Amino acid sequence: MPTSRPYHHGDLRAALLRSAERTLREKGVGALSLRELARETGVSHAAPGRHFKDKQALLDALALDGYERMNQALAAAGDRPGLSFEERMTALARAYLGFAVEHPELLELMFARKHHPDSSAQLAAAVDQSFGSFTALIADAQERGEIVQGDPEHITLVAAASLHGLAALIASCALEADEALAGLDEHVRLLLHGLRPR
Amino acid sequence: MPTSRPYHHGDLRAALLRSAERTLREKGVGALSLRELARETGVSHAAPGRHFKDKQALLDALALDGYERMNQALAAAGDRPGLSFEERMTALARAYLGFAVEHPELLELMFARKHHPDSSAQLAAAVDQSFGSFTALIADAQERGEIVQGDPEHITLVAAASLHGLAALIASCALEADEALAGLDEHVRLLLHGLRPR
DNA sequence: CAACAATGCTGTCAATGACAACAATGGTGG
DNA sequence: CCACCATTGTTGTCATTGACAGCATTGTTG
Repeated sequence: MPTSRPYHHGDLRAALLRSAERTLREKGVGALSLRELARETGVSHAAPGRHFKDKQALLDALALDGYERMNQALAAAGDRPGLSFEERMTALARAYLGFAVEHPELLELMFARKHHPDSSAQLAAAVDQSFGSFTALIADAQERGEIVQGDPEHITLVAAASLHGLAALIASCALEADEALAGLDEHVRLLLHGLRPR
Repeated sequence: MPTSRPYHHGDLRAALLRSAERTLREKGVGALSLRELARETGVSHAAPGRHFKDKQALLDALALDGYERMNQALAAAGDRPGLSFEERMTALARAYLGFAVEHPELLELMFARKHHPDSSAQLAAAVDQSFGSFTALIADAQERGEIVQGDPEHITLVAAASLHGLAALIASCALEADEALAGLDEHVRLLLHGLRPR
């Protein structure tokens, strides 16, 4: 009987992650249940336990996956040596906020403060890599004399926190995505030139 | 028997909120259970349902309470007409980040994107009030010519998003609280003067 | 003082996460 | 080729939880 599913799924872990991200996107993290996930994937209620020790382990895996995709987008957006600092920063900002707009629930998971001790190391590394995209740009711009001198880490924090704040506001529905994207160029310009009158 | 609790608690709602915020602070939102809450407060497992239609309703009430306290702190910090813009903004930033450092889990609840339709109006108003503290400062500084002209809402967004980003990073353990607080003055200065070399 | 609304209680239900014990599968060394 | 064994699914079970229904108690108001 070829119609019957084989005992071994083949790549259950990936299938679970795919299904989980789908429900995360469509119904939010609150609607994520391991058992429901198993049902959708056509396996028994305990099968997910073989691949994710915990529900939290699944959420951590989702978050890590999100970071990997986001970091890829950030790296691609930041790697434009020919452009000016303002242009590159705007591109980076657009990439980050674009991700936030498309995956707000996932972003919320990535921000979440509760991780398994196991995953937290990997997640911390992923966060560092995200910051790295910004730090690289900042350091490069400092070498070119395009921006102020000083501890690159600290300057990165100013730029990254500003964008992170916008992303968080979007993710928490406190800010319209269109509005944020429309004002992005001006936002970066204000960051660069400061609030002081000129 | 005067030792027996009276049938009516007196102010169960407030007691539940107090207890809930305690466990929120100590064990995180994941450990919040209506039944456990009822046990701690010494009432039956269904009693909380009289005051909070839902678990989400309780969380919304917690968030709203958080906003009220935070907005009070923000309003107090921003109301210093004698100081310069930089000083006032720094005071406001210190108040906001101080709240974030002391109540990271509560802040996470306040940011959360899932609210009951009922509460969401109140919460939106609370968010508006938070923004209001910043907008008032920005508009005032514009009148005094201390900062650049332009749409006050948009300029507020730059300043507020920057601090919100720091708060979110602290709440998600991606940034050490000490580090953020130590660099706050410099952070505000960079916002004011921009990243451009000078 | 007699309705009556507000508030609390007991009982119950389905859903869930977690775990234990068991079964099928597939690879590997003898 | 096959016996072992780790991997991966399965069934069964349990305590906890959120939600609801129905009843009890209290205090208020006409």
